[in-house]
Amino acid sequence: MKSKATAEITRQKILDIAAEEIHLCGFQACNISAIINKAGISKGALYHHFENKQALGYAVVDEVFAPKMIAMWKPVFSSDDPIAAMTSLFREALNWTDCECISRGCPMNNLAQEMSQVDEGFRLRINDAMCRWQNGIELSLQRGQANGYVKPEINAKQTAIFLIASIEGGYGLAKNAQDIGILSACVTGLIAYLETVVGSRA
Amino acid sequence: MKSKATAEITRQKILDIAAEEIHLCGFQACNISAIINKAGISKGALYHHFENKQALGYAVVDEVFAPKMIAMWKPVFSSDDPIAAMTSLFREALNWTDCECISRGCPMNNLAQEMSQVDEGFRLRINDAMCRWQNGIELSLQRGQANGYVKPEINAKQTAIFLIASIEGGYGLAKNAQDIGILSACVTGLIAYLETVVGSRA
DNA sequence: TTTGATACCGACCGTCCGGTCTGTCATGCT
DNA sequence: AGCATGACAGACCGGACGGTCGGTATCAAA
Repeated sequence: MKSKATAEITRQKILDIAAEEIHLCGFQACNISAIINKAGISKGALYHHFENKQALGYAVVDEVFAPKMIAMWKPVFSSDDPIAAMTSLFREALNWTDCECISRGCPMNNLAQEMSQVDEGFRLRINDAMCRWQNGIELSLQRGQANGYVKPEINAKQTAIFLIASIEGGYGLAKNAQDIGILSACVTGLIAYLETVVGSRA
Repeated sequence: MKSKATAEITRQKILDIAAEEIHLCGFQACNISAIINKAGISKGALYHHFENKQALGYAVVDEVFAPKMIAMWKPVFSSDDPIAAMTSLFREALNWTDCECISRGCPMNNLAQEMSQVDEGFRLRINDAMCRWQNGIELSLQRGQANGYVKPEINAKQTAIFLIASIEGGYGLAKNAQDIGILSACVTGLIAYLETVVGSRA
């Protein structure tokens, strides 16, 4: 149980459990003991792989939350018609009743709101991921403009920002209200907005 | 310094400073010592007026954050043309460079994202305030529909929810990015959206 | 096989911070 | 005046929790 490969497995397990716990109750409220208990490892193991709680948090953002977010949006980033892709992504999200994002909010946004004023490192890392997300949408919209699926006169960057804000805001509201209906209303608004930016080809 | 009137002043001072600290670094990260130091009072005074930190937090939501939010939206709630009122409110907000809401986010939303999963009491109180806000917008939109300033076919409740989500999302993004440009982009999107729901009379 | 390093264990530590508790003094009612 | 009560003051407490540290077991190279 002490080879390099198993060490990596241990690290991943810590990362996964920590991500879960952070998503569940936030970074400050989650405690190391809970993580090691759930992961079935010792405190020594955790502190062997991560310098401290902060470093673990940073790693969760970089290696779990950010990749997961990007992966979720892959269909949009690789689509010719970003509006159609986003629409179906939003509709799909409503059916994920089991998805933790609905009851617990978006992990990235949760962390952003909790930590950005307290810890600059978190802010920077989250912002980095958000920028990549925003950039992905922006590029998709521009591609859509080039091939006629998106209205040419809109500002892709501004639109991308507005979309992200509405999405994150919707998740946050729904989480606080514990009401999927809130998310549903946001999706409706989002789709209505998207319809105002469709191009001539669609 | 021990009369009933001065006691109320002390209580208010604690409430104000606590609100500031909570807005600055969140509920969990803010500490009692900092509050009593900034307020220039003793720990005994604080715990004389509030049972514990949690009760203080609840009071801040109920007596500081919620009223401030409602007050800010008064112009919209009392206007015949809610869309025009909201548009000018949003535009106005961009000029409040000094407003803490830009660099520190919306206090209510910050707390919601930080605490709603950790403390049900916070969730309930914040949700209550949010519902009142949402209701105010909803009623304003309906009034607007009645007098022709708002498109009759829209769903007022759904629209109100979407607007709030976009606003809160925008503040959150801007705070995390530390970039007023983000807020500006959201306002642009918000106004564009509002233009799609104007009625025939406007 | 020896040796060094890596992976991991878990008891223990130290600090921070929310909360308590005793004491004090002004106030206002009787 | 006397006294009860409210409004504070601030030293002290206790527990939770992040972090440490000496030890052990396994693996890999020499």
